[in-house]
Amino acid sequence: MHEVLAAVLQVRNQQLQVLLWQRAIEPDAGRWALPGGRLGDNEDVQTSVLRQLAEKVDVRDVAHVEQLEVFSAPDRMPHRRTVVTAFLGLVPCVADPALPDDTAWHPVTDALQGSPRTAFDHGLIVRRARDRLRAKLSYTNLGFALAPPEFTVSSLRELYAAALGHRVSATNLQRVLARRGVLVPTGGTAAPGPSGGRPAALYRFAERGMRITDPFAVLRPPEAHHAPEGAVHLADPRPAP
Amino acid sequence: MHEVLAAVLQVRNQQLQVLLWQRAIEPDAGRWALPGGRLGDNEDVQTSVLRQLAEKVDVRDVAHVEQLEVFSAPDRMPHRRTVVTAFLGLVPCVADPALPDDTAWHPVTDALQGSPRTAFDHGLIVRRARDRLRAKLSYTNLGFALAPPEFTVSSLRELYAAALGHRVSATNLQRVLARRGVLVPTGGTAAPGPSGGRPAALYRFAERGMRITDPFAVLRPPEAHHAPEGAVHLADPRPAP
DNA sequence: CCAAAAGTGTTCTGTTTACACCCATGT
DNA sequence: ACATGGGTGTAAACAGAACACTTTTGG
Repeated sequence: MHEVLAAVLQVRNQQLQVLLWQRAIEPDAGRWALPGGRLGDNEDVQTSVLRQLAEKVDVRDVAHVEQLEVFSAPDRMPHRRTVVTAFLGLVPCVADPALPDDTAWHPVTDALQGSPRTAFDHGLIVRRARDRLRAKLSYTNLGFALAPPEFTVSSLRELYAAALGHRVSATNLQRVLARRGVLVPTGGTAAPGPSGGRPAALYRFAERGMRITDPFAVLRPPEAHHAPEGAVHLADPRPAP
Repeated sequence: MHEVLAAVLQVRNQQLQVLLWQRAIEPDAGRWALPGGRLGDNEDVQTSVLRQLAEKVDVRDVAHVEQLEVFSAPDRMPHRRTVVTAFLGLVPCVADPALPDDTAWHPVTDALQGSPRTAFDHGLIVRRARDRLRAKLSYTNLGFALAPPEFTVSSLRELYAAALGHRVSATNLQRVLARRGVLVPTGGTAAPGPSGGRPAALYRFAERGMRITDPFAVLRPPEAHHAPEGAVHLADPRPAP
């Protein structure tokens, strides 16, 4: 039996959250599980997981999907041998899709500490998804999948801080992403808050698809210092990290 | 039907080579395929691929194995729907396991250009394996899986050059790996060649398991400059970023 | 003494962080 | 004016590439 499932992550309310649904039947009734289901006969795993997510989240809201890892321990589900291909899915913070009654967003840190008890090995999968996102935020343009179409640097800073779990300097975030050609100013500005302050410039991500922006520092080909952005494949679709 | 297979890579004769076996029966008879087979009922995918490799390569020779990706296009094999979990396997250059008659090493560059025609989607899998190896050589200690227990810096330079596909400076390779604590001098020296030259110092890798040695440069937590080696999870077992 | 190979010292450059300072707006 | 945020300038720290130079061997 082959299944697919996804850890769908979104930054909401300054926290990185994951989409879970509460199981109604045994095994693991009452526990919270990642959305997914059986692989169909005429679809590959990525098509399948997007189809299944359409039942929980509007597929158009999912800005990025990538394979995480196969989980296949013979006893990972008690009733039946099930091999699952796990995916990472990312939803921009502005999307707020309607959800079924048994489905809700939960802070990732809570889920990892057992606050909503997770089913089977889904806690481990959530951890892998979070770690992958954190790594890729550092060396790809993956932020585009968390951010709205237009944003200020300070709002982007909050997204990165929530996903990474530590403070991020707006000054340096702007410079790094700008020099890499990831961020493009739209020319517009955001109105200041009620307490005043200079209006913030609006930016957008230069590309929609994932791209590696920070070619690994060492062991480059000689005399390739000014080479065009390296297109190193790492984990998958593009991939990973 | 779930299968596992592995792109087993080794540097032999200054070239990165991959282990392939020639199919005797249809479909794709005569073409060269990656070793693997059916997932058993009581094993996970990694256990399974190591078991299957034992038929082709002595398992003790495989120094590192990690999950690459699931390939699941419905038509990837013509006769039967098959989902496969692909692995990357690495064998130290000193190992020379006995092989069955239908099995042989082939240069990766040749296989990617169709010199030995590859079966199904195995050419793509070989490319993904090579790309993963190249990326990880730059930011992990993965060289340990290609190198012998003891080696000189110039022989290590040749391994890296073969795997990366470009020249590598022995001077800088030594410095980078030494500063990261990856390389440890054994105290011994290698005898010079017939044409003389200063005897080379012998080194070994400090650790057997894979470790990330080059935490991604940007978006680190503030004031973490001298932090201990980052333990960022990227792709898999560790894996992967 | 010379050639060959290994190893070290030094400089240069690019990247990132840290921090000071200037800018634009509301009250 | 002044407080509040936004944005820029600049210096310091670090890592890697390139290259010259020294060391140690065999002929």
